[in-house]
Amino acid sequence: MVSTQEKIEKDKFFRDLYLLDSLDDDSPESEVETPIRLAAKAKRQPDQTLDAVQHERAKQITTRGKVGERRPETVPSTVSAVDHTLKKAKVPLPVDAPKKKALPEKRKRAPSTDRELRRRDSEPALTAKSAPSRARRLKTSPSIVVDSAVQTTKRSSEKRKHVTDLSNIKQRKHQLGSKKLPPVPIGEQMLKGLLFYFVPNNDICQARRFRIHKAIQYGAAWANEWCNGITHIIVCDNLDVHEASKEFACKEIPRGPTLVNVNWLIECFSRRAVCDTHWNRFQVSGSEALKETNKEQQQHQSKPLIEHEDSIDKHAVDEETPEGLEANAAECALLDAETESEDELDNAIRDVRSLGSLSIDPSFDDGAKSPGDEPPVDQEPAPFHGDGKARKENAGFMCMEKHDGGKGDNPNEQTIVKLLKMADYYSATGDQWRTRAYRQAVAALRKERRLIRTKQEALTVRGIGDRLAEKIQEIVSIGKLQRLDNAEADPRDKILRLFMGIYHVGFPTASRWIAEGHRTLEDLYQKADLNRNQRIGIEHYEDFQQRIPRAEVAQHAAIVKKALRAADTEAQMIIGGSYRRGSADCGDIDILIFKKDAGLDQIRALMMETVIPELTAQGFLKVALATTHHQDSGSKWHGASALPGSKTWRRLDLLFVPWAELGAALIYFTGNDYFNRSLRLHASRKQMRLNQHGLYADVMRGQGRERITQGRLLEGHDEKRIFEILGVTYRPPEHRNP
DNA sequence: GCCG
DNA sequence: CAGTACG
DNA sequence: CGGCCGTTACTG
Repeated sequence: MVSTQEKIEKDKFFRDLYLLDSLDDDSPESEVETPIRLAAKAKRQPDQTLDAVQHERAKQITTRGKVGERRPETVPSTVSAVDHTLKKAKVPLPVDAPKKKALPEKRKRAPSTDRELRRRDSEPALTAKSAPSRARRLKTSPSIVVDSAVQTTKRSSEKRKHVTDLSNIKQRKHQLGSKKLPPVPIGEQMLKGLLFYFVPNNDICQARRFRIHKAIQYGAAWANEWCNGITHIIVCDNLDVHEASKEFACKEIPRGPTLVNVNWLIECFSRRAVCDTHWNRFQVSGSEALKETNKEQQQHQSKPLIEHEDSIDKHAVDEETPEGLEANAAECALLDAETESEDELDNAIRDVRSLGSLSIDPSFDDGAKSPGDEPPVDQEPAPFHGDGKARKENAGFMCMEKHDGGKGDNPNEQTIVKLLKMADYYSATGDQWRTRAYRQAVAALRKERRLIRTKQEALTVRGIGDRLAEKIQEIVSIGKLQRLDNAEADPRDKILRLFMGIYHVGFPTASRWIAEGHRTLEDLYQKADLNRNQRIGIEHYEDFQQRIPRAEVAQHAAIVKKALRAADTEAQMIIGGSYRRGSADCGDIDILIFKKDAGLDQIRALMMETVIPELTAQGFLKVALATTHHQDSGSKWHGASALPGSKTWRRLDLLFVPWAELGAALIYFTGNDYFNRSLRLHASRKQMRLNQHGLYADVMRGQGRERITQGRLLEGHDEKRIFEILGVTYRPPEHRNP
C-alpha cells in the first residue's frame, strides 16, 4: 500500500515536474526553434533515431499501440497553454497530467538526498499519437543516428524458430548477414575447415543455437549427425563424460575428434582465434578427473589471453611484469605483452585492419541476449551449486564466486534478458538501488541451472524477493513483462537516456534539461548551458557510444606504449577494464601506467610532462576531459584518442599508479564495477577497507561511518595477496564478470 | 529492488 | 559543495 | 527502517 502510494506520489511528482517546468520555461527560447527546420528534420529523420542512440539499453519499442490507446483524455486548460507553447517549439509535452498544479516543494523533496528520482511503474501517460509522433520529432542531430546494424538486432525469437538445421542456419546467416552482420571476412574465418558435433547435437536450446550459428559464421560446419571428418565434439550443458556418452548411439564418446566443453568455443569467439584445446577449463568434466592434480593452478594460469596465438609466444619474452606479481605473472606478462614491442604494434594494426570494421558479435545482441552484458552463465564446472548453503556463507558477495560470463545455455535466459532490460530502464530512471537489485538478481539467476518457473521457486534464490519473484513468474508464464513494455514505450525515458548518454551528464542534469524543455541534442547544443565536457560529449555522442573492438583497444594501447617507452624505457603499462577481463569489445580504453619502484609523483611527471604532451602533439590524444591541472597532485588522465586516420574518438582513461599500489589499482581498474563493490563491501564487513590504493585494516569509524583512523596498510602491491587477505579465492580477470 |  | 566519472 | 563501494578522483 505504502509503495503504491509512494508511486502515485512520484508519478505526480514527475508529471508536475514536466508541466511546471515547461511552464517555467515558457521562455522565448521555446519558440526560437524554427518549426520549418524542425519539420524538415522530422521528415528525413527516421523515428528510430532515438532507439538508435540508446541502442545498448533501449531495445526496440515493442508495443506502442497499446500504450497509445490510453489517456486520450483532453488536457486540462491550464495545460493547454503550455502545450501550445511547446507545440510551437515542436516539442510535445511528455505528460498527460490532469493534475498539473502540484507542489513545487515536492519537486525538491522527491529527488531527495539521493537523487532517487524514480518514477512510478506503469503510468503510460501518453496519448495515442503523442508517443510515436514525438518520437519522430525527438530526432537528434543527424550525426547521432547510429548505424542500423546496431539496432536491428533483437526480435530473433521468431527467426530462431527456423534455425533447425544447417541449411536453415545458413539461411538465417544470410538473413542476418545482410541485415546486421557484416559478413565475417574470409581472413577472419578462424574456424574454417573445422567440423563440430555438439552434445547434445541440436539447437533446441537458445544459447546453443546461437553458438552454432556463430561458429558457422566463423567458418565452421555443424554435423547434424555423426559422420566422418568431425574435428571437435563440443559438450554443452555442463554434461560430464558419462552423461555425454549417453548421447551417442554406442554409448561411448568416439575417440577421434577433440573432446572439449563449450567453453572452448566461447573462448574462441571472444579471442577471435582457435584456442588451444588442452586447457583444463576446456575439458569435459570427468575426463579431467584423471589429471586432477594441479587443477587449481592451471585453472588460473591456463587462462592466458590467447588473443592470437602467434603473438603470445613472441611477446611473452618482452614481458615486463612486476616481480611482485609472480602469482599471476604469466597473465600480466601476457596482458602487458599484448601491447608490447613493434611486433605487437604491427599485430595490433593488422588486427584492426581486419577486425576493426567488423562489429563484434552483433549476434550477441540478438534478441534474447542482453546488450553489452554477457549471456547467462550456465555451466560452471563447479560442483557446489545445488545446495545453496555454500552461498549462504558469503551471502551477497558475488566476489566470492566465479563469474566468467560463460555463455551458457541457461534455462532462465528469457527471464534474465527481461530483467536486464528492467535494470537498464531503472538505470535511466536514476534509481541506482533498484538497478542494483535487478542486476544482482540477474547474477543470481545466471548461476541457476534449473528453470525458475514459479514465484516460490524464485523466492528460494538469494537476491530475489517478493517483487522480483512475481515478475519472474510473469515472464515465464506469459513471456513478457507488462511493466517493461510500459517502460520502453515511455518517451520520457527515451529522452532521459538520450541525455544521460552524453558524457558528463547524469540523471539530475538530464532531468533538469528535460524540465527546461530540451528534447534533442541539438536543443541542448544550441540552447542549454553546457560545460566543456558536455559540449564535447554531444559533439562526439556517437563516437563515445560505440563499442571498441578489442583489437582496436590494443592498437590504442600500442601507441601509448610506444610513447611511454620513448619517454622512459622502464615505464610499464597494463590494459585494464573489460579488455583485461577478456571482452571482445570495450566501452573505453583503460590503461594503468606504472614503473618499478616509482612513486606517483614520478609517474605523473612522466606522463603529464612528457608522454601526454607528446601524444597530443602527435594528434593521437584529442582532448582531455578530466585530468589534474596541478602539477603536484592527481592520478589520472581521462580524455579521448583516435587512431591515425580515424575520425572516431575513443574514451581513453589512464591511471597513474605508484608501484606500491599496483595490486589494488589492478583490481580497481579491472573491475567490473559490481565485482569491485562486492569486494569492497566484503572488506568493510571484515573491518577492512579496499580502494584503488590498497587494502587497509584497523579502520576505526566514528559515528556514522566517519572514519577516524586511516587504518594500516595491509597490502597494495600484490593483487593476489589482496584476495588472499580478504579470504577470497583469487579470480583471474576473466572471472570477474558478475 | 533486496537484505538484515 | 553537488554532480559526474571510474572500475 | 537504513544500507547498498570508495572519507575513490575531478569539475565548477
